[in-house]
Amino acid sequence: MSQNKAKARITMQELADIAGVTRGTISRALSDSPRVNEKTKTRIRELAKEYNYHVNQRARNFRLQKTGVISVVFMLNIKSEQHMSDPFFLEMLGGIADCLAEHDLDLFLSHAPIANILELQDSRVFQNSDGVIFVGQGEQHSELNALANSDTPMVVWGAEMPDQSYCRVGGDNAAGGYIATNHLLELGRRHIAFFGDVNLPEIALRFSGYKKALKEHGVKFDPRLQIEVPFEMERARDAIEELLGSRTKFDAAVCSSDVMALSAIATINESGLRVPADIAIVGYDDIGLARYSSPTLTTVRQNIRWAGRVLVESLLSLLNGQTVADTTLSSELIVRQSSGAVAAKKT
Amino acid sequence: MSQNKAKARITMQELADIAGVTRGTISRALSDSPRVNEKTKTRIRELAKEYNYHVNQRARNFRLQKTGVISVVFMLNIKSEQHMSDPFFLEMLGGIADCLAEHDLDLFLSHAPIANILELQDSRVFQNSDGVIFVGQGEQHSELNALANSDTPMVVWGAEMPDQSYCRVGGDNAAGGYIATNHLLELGRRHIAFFGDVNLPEIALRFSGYKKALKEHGVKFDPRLQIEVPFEMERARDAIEELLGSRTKFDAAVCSSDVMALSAIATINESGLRVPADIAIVGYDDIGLARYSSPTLTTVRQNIRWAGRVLVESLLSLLNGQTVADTTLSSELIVRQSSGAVAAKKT
DNA sequence: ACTCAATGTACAATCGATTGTATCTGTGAG
DNA sequence: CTCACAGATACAATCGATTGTACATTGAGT
Repeated sequence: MSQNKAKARITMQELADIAGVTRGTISRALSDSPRVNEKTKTRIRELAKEYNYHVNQRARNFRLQKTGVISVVFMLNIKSEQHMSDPFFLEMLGGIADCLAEHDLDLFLSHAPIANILELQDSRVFQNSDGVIFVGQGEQHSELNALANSDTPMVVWGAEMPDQSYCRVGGDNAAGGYIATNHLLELGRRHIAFFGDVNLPEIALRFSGYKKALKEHGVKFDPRLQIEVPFEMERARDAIEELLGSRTKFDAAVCSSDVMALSAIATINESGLRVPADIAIVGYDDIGLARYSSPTLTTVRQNIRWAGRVLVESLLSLLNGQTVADTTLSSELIVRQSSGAVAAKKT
Repeated sequence: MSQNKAKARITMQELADIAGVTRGTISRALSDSPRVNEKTKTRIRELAKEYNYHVNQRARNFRLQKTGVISVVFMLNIKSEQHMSDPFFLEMLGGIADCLAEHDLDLFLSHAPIANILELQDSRVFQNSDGVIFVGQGEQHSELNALANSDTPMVVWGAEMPDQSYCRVGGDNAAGGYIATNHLLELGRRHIAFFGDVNLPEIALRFSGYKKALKEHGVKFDPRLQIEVPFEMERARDAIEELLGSRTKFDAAVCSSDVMALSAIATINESGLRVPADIAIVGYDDIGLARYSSPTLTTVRQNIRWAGRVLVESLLSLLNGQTVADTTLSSELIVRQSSGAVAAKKT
């Protein structure tokens, strides 16, 4: 490995002195401006390599008033105990990161003060990036609306809201809730629970789809079967155990996430009941694990990775000053073992 | 919501003009310097709020030559098809993010050009942050060594290497491989496969522990049982299916990750064999899902979240100019159903 | 009243790059 | 030989904050 002449970082001025030109020429040479002679460019590029010169990004960002960074904020719901390590978020993050990489943008992941996202305005989330992607709305729809009026472009993954002034990308939650429930009804289940926090906009829409399906099948909605199950596995388990221990009987459940569904399956198994024989389960999202769990998970697919791409592309359009319409991605039911529709292979 | 006087962002100079003082005083007042009168401070803070003034972070970072940001690079192994969405990475990320948040630092997640991490020197990973955390070494140990000599502090999660010049934090891989194998041997298994890519430093150490355990029990190592299983679920499945279809029989497997183990269980189940009756499985990491899968997963626990904290704390010490010793976290076997040691509750 | 501290503010250099404008150099035409 | 012109490079303002140093104000002590 060849030793670099200068180990310490040198400045553009120093390189200019070495090359016998001015900073301006160095800057233009390195950014391949047509105003610099081709020979000069090559010479400067070689000198830069030789002296181990790198453009100081901090100075550059400052000068250009931009960063090349996109912030991502996961609106983890505190009450629902949602974690960053939720596979849904992670897959979304993967889609976002991949797409950003293609556009040569970097990703800034914030430890958001979820309590009040307006505080983000002072933080690096807004100041250190060219745009912000919010994943989820939490219960801060109006705050998001307020932020949308700041000068940093943003897009939001979530549910369609009546008075929303930000650009939204999301799944078709009402349809998702409907097809999940409908599937269970068609399998003959009649006591179908709904697991999730209906205070969250997306879940509320799915819940409406759930009720619509029940109604169409002439099944009366039983409020005791709507349980505010947290997203976090351990806590979900507690909530489900409580339901299992109660006198309320059910033969199926529509869950708000696949993780919740997996937790439900484990809890139900431990209680001595069987999935799907005694209780059929439908998840939501179709995370990677859904098809590898035992039993495999029937679920409402959201193409999460693609959603990440759509979020990024929408944001980039906004950055270019274009107006961007909302996007609703279609929902699709993936039928696997946990809902009892497919015979288990082993038996 | 009160309307702010100025919607557009104002500069410190402008606020200074409004307040009738100079930039310097504003700067000191907002950073709570003792050199500014308490009354002046309050007055300035109120004016700042009134006129919606926020310190320009870009300018600040530029001036202070620092960022308040830590970069995290996941050394996803391409050959092994490891993804960012691997729960191991995600839990690690969670630990890191939490700990950084406590220190009021932000997190920069890079789409690393894994091909050659030396290129990172030019990128925002090194230039836009005060320090870098590498998770994993891939096969670029020597490049990491080279990077360690740059002026940006860094720490690495991974295996202990002979000539390593960077600060390392990692699990006790040799011990982990040993206890996993030992456990299976004590359960009477004799044809124990090892799933993983031994070109990766950490896996190589576990493999050595595996062989040590075999030796101690007088079991001869069968090279056909060491399979280079990728980390990615789908690909892992292919590799395991191939083994199952071959003439090589085995009654247990030590896996390089829990995801790999879950994939193995699913694949084995589908082939008509049973876990753990026919083939016992031990995972690695103890990710959250390990205890919720069916069957629950016996695994070698690495306290991943804590590891994230240790990485951060080590890096912060380096940032303070201290010298930091390597850390090796202990490994512990968590015995659950998949290895056959615990009777399944349902039977 | 006068000096001396102590306290509070103003001044101005500085960080490292980008970019519009001015200047220089060299060539070909008249 | 001069002039026009184009191409290449130099000059210098600029982005927005931080901070060492110099100056001004105030009050206490004598």
